[in-house]
Formats: sequence, structure tokens, C-alpha cells
Amino acid sequence: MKTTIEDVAKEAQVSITTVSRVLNNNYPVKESTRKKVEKAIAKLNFTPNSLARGLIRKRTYTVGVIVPSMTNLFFPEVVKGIEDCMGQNEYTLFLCDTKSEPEYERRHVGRLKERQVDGIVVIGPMSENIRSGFFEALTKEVPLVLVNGYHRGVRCNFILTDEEMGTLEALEYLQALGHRNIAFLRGEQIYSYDVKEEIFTRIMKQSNIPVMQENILVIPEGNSVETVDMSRDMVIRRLEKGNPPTAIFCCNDWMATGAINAAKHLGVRVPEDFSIIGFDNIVISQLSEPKLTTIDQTMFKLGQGAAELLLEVIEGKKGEGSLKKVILETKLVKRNSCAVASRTV
Amino acid sequence: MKTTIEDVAKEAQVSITTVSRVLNNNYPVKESTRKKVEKAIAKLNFTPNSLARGLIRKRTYTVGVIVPSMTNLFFPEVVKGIEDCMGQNEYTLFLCDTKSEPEYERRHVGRLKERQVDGIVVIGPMSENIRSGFFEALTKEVPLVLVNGYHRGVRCNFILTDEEMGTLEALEYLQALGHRNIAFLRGEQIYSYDVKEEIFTRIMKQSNIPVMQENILVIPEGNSVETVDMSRDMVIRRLEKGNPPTAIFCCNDWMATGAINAAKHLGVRVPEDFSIIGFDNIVISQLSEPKLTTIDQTMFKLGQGAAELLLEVIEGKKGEGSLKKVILETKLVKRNSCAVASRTV
DNA sequence: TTTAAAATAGAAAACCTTTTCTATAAAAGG
DNA sequence: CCTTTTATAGAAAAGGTTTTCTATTTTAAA
Repeated sequence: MKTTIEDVAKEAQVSITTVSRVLNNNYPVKESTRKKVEKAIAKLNFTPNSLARGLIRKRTYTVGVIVPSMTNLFFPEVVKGIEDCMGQNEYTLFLCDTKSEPEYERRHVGRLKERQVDGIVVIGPMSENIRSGFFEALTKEVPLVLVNGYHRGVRCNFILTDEEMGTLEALEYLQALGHRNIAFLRGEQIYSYDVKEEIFTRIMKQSNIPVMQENILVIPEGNSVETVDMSRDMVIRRLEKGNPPTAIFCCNDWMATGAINAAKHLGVRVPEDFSIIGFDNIVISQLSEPKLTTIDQTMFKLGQGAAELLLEVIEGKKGEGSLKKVILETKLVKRNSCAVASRTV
Repeated sequence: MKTTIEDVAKEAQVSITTVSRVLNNNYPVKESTRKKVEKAIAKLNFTPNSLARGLIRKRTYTVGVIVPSMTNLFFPEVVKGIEDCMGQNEYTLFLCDTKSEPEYERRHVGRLKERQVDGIVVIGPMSENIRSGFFEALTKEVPLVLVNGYHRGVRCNFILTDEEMGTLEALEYLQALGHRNIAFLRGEQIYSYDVKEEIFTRIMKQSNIPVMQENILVIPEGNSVETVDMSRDMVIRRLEKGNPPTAIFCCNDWMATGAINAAKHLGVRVPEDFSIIGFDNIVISQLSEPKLTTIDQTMFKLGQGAAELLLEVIEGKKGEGSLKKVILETKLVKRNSCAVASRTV
């Protein structure tokens, strides 16, 4: 049988009220009594039951974190940021992996509600669930923050990295190095790729560079290793065709790694002959030779920001009317995969 | 105000007992009544409060998972295995990151106990806490499984990969390829490196190969990127010295990646001139050119196994006496970083 | 001293369920 | 038609805290 506050009270010869008070330190207790109680607690190795506490306080000091995949390098970094901030505020995290299934996402939300979490942050929420109004409705029930899942006109709390600016920065950097024949490598469907492609074509247009259709490279969906390999093959094919680009913008670092491998395979030197820029700045960008120049999404900060935002929402239950939208800047990380263009078209 | 079982009862014009029964489906309820209740539940969008439930049932369907670091590639893989198994059994995970601090590890255990978790799994437990008897004592309080943290004579439930066999397999593979001058790359202090080095020297002795002291390469502690870079530099120095090895065994894939980079830097061909074998089979082993031959720790299975073991311990509270020790086999994954020795000494 | 105020402690209600025990109604057995 | 089962439902206790309200003791003020 587990020891309860009552056992402690008996041992210390005081009421449970008093024990509760020394536990929470929220009401004056005579020094001598406090000593007695503390001794009893230590002797019985007592741990308060936070279920009972949460039940009455209507506050559990737990938050749910929902990620599409634990093993993605990107998400754990964000989670770490959340943990860092939340941990300092005495919260514990529930971690839920959706395997990128909208159905699981909803189910996990249900479980978290049952568990009376004080708030939920969803990283990379399924746009299906955003558009259906699921999260908008949820926002009225429980403090909620959506990370990198913005949709226009949806009434939720958001925090996101400014991918448009990041893309812009990358492209301008490439242009400043003299590149005009630039390829763009992306995956299918995902919204953030659309955003980036839009920026890409806009910038090209503005610079009066006709966008060659064969410079828009699209690989199928796949896990991280598949992405690397498919990118590699895709880039090899492009470089072997006529009028090869002198640089490539890759929508994430996996793709960029594939591009590096492609160049290596063809004996094309990076960055002398071919510049490669990635996006995200996950750890693998520092593993390759040369190390990858990339756009830093500051994922740890993203997590911290999400946590801070959530905390605000949890505290400020009063001003419920005001939803927040936080946008984080990206940062160009210059390493060794980009150089001055070897030729101009 | 949140809706409770009482609201539902009122709405459906039945007692809360009945509502509870249709919720849990553990007692006969007339079909018509059940319908009424279900309608009320739907109408009020009722979610049961698992705090209250856990309080009385003394079962929360939560387990704590403690990891040294979220962002390590190795641990998320294990966590995923745990999640997979636990999720199927209706459990939710608390995730705790210790930042490799023994102190945090203990603190997190405390929080998890407060939250009345049904069990705890600790991945890579700090040996400090193992040796001090902390976990041994904890075993008596709550179902506990330690992953890859075995210490002789400690009375806890363990699950581990057979690193000795794995090392053996790797070394034998290298020898079978004709390598005799093999280097060994490790980090400081960590127990599992000691184990591997022991095997290394034993095997060498058995094969009548004198272990040259300059073939035992030790790099300082550091994060993953630092490890790669330090390994790279270390291997470069070794290869430039006299009597360079034809192959290297690396204690993990980060080190092996560094070794690949080193070879590339020196223009040494892998695997033609220099064979490299890693350990763990984390995702980065498939990113390099050539892809890394390595020893698979089957981390996902490790997680699943840990979960199954924990479940056993949770269920079988009766047979408390019997502690379990599960050992998982490793697997040699042949990719492209090892080849027949180019020369013999 | 006597009285008012401050300091300290306890009793009991509340939080939301599950579960045991009791009660009623319907069905079955005689 | 009466009695015993069976099917179904409710009342109330229990689970371990926090918190409000009340009670007592001590201190300060008069």
C-alpha cells in the first residue's frame, strides 16, 4: 500500500491539512511543526499523488506534444526546445507520435484531453485536421499551439518559421555569388514546398531569368534515407542533361545531402563547380564533406517559442479572445557548399 | 466548466453509475438505456477524466520514458519502439530528457512517481545512479526496466544489445577480409567502449596479432558533430603516421562517419584502400558515400522489447521476485565501406 | 488584567470517477 | 398465484489531495 498524506499526518501527529501546507508551502506553519512533518515525510518516503492534486486543482502541470515522427531529426530538436522551457516550469511532457496519420493525430488529442493536460502543442499538424476545423474547435476547449502548420484564416495559435524569408535569403545569396542557372529541388504535395517554389519562381522572374522547367526537380515522398537517394539520382540525371545548373536550392537538408552525393558520384566538385544550399540546418548538414551551407530553422528556438506561447495561453485564460501568431526568423548558415559561380550560363 | 459524468447522467436521466457502466462496458445495461446515454455523451461532447479514474483504479495507463538526450538519433529510435508497443496497449508516454545529468535523472524519476505512472523505462541509465543503488531501490517501488545499462550484480530488470557479440562479429568480418592491421576508435570513459576494447584486444591476441598502442584511438567526449570532427582529425593523424592500418573499427557510426571524412580528405579510397566499420546502424550510416557497413543494434526492437518487458512486470505484480534480463542480438549490415585488405601489414 | 488581533491548526467539503452493495422489476419455476 | 432467479439500476463509499471555514492559542494593544 502506498503511503498517503494521512500516514504522514499520523506519523507527525498533525492533521492532513497541515501536511498539505508544508508540502505546498502556501500557508504559515510553525517551524517546529514543519520540522516534525518533514521528518515524517522523509521517514515514510512519501510522494504526493498528483492525480488527486490535479483533480482538485484543475491543473496537472502536464502538456501534450504531438509529432508526426520521433525519428526525423527535425522534430526531436523542437521537442527539446519545448522540454527545456516546460521543464523549467515544472511541467512534464506527454509525447505522442502520429506516424503522419491524421486519424492518429485526432486519437492522441482525445487521449490527452482525458488526461487533463494543461495544454497541447502540435508540431507539423496535418493540414487535413486543420482545414476540417478540428483544431479550431479544439482551441475552444484547451490551450493549443500549432507549430509550423499555418493556414490562412484559421483561428488557432501559431508559431512558425518564416520560410518565405529564408528561401529569399538563400536565393539572394546564390545570386550574389553570380549564379543564374539555379535548380530547385523539392518533394511532392507538402505545403511548405509550395511556398518555397512560389518564392523561387517569383525571384527568378524578378531577375529576368527564365525558369527552365527542367530546373524544377520534384522527388516522390519517402523516408529520410529514401529522400537522400532519390535526390541523388534526380540531381545526377539533371547534371547529365544539357545546360546544367551551377547551383541548386534544396527544400531540406536531406535533399541537399543527396545532391552532394550526386556531385561526388559524377566527380563534380562542390562548391567549385556546383553550389548546393540546403534548408533546416539539421545535424546531418555538418556531417558531409564539404559541410552544407543551409538555412537555419532554429528548431530549438521554435520549440522554446511554442512553449512560451503555450504558457501564455494557459495563464491568460481570461483574454481568450486574442489568438497569437508568432513568426521566427531564419538564418543563413554559411559553410562550405557554396561558392562563386564557375560560369555564367 | 467541464462536463462531467454527472451532467451526462442528468441529460440521459439515469444515474452516474449507469453512465460509468456504458463508458466501461463492464456491466449489463439495457439496450435502450445505453442508447440514451450514448446520445447524451455525444451531445455534451463528454470526455472522461482519467485523473479521477486513475485515482480509484490505481492504474493510470501512463509510463515514463527517460532518455539522456532527445536529439541523439539513437534514443528516438528506441523511444519509437516503446511508443509503438505501448500505444497499442492504450498507454501514453511521459518523455523525460536528462541532458545526461544523473541529478536530472533522479529528479525525473521523482516526478514520474508523483504522476503515478504504471512503469518506467530508463534508456542508457547513468551508471552513477545504478551503482549507488538508486535503481535497485526503485525497482521495489515501481515496475522498472533499464535499457542498455547493465551492471553486474545489480538487481534490476535489464534489456540490452549484445555488444560483445556485435564487436566480435565486426572484427571477425574484418579479419575474414584479410585485415590484420586494424585500428580501434573509441571515446573516453563510457562503459560500452570498455567492453568493446576488451573484445578487440582479446581477438587480436587470439589471432597472434600484436596490438600496436598507436592503433587504439581515443577521442574526448563531445556532441555528435564534435565526435565526427574529432574522429576525422584523429584518423587523419593515424593514417599519416607510419604503418597505417588497412581497416578501422569505430565504436559508433558518428566516429565511422568521421573516419570516412578523414579518408576523403587524404584521398584514400574507401573501401579499396581503407575499410571502415561502424556500430549502431543509425540513419547517418546510410547517408555517406560509400554507405557504411555497420553493426545493427536494432534500436526499434530494443524499444519494443523494453515495452514488452515492462508490460510483463506491470501485469505480473505477483511474481515480483523474478527479475528479468533480456539480451538482443546484433546484426552485421554489409554495405559498401569494407573490402578485402589491399595489403597485408 | 482584559480585549482585540494575529498566528496557527484542524474539520469537512469538494474534485470526478469506479465499484460494492442494495433495491426493484421482470422472468422463470413450482 | 406465490416464490425464486435473473436482469437492470441506483446510493453511497472510496480514492488522495486542496481549500474554505471555523476554532484555538498566542501575542499585542489598551
